[in-house]
Amino acid sequence: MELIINTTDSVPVFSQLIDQIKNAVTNGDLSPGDALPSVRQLANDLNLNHNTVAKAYKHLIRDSVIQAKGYRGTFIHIDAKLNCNFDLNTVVTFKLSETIQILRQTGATDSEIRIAFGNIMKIQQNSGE
Amino acid sequence: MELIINTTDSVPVFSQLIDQIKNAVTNGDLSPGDALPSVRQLANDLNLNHNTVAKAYKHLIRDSVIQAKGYRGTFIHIDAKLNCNFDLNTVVTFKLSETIQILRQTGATDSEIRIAFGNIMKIQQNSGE
DNA sequence: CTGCATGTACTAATAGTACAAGTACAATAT
DNA sequence: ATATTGTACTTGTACTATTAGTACATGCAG
Repeated sequence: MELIINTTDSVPVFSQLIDQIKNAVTNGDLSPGDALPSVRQLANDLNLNHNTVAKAYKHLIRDSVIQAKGYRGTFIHIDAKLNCNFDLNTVVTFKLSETIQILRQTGATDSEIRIAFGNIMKIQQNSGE
Repeated sequence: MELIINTTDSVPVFSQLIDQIKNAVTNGDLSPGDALPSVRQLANDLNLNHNTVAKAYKHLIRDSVIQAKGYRGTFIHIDAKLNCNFDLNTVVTFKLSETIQILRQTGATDSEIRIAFGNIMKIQQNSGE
């Protein structure tokens, strides 16, 4: 498995990790049960902070793409391929694009949309993260 | 026309101006052709910076609610009432809330939603702003 | 028990962004 | 000339997200 990280990209590093690991799973480069490098190992290999890797892992765990087994390490989830199938990121982008386009057509300015979005995300916060 | 600005509110001042001017148009307090105070005049009356007022005017011009006639001043647009759907803000908030709720239900984290939103707004930018 | 590796939680530094303010400018009427 | 219109450019501040540094709980190996 080859991970390529571009720290100058506007896409956050932890997101790049998520995307590439998901890709590796769908491509078959990573199979259920396979062990992943530890957060520190991978961080060391890629010259990143281990918390950045941990953040990516955390998200993948939430999506049931990988599974943390405490001191034993982290492994590809049994249903990884299934849970990777629909790329959440793509869905989110698509759905949001759709809505934003409609809002613009009704005459809303970007500023208005941004403000409304910010308020919504601030007021009704999701637990966890 | 009575404008009330609350600088401690989380809603930006220029947005409050936009909302209230649109409100005045839909209520009939301001009619097409009516002259608006100059950016400096209004800023002085409300103890604001003239650029803050200018920003609000800029948005309203973009929405064809008002019309800048250069040195002659700024006036209510002929189709102001039509272009000034006061419910716009409510619609925007409602539509966005709806979409965000769906995305959360599919398992997307706030972080993912924020990133996707930011990218969309950055990439497919509206003119002006 | 000691030492080491695992994931995780908490805090600090940095970068990016939005709002607002200060200044300066082009255009035009008086 | 002077004043007034809207506008452009730059700066300071506050807020947020990302990333990094440190410390901790758990459990294996010797």
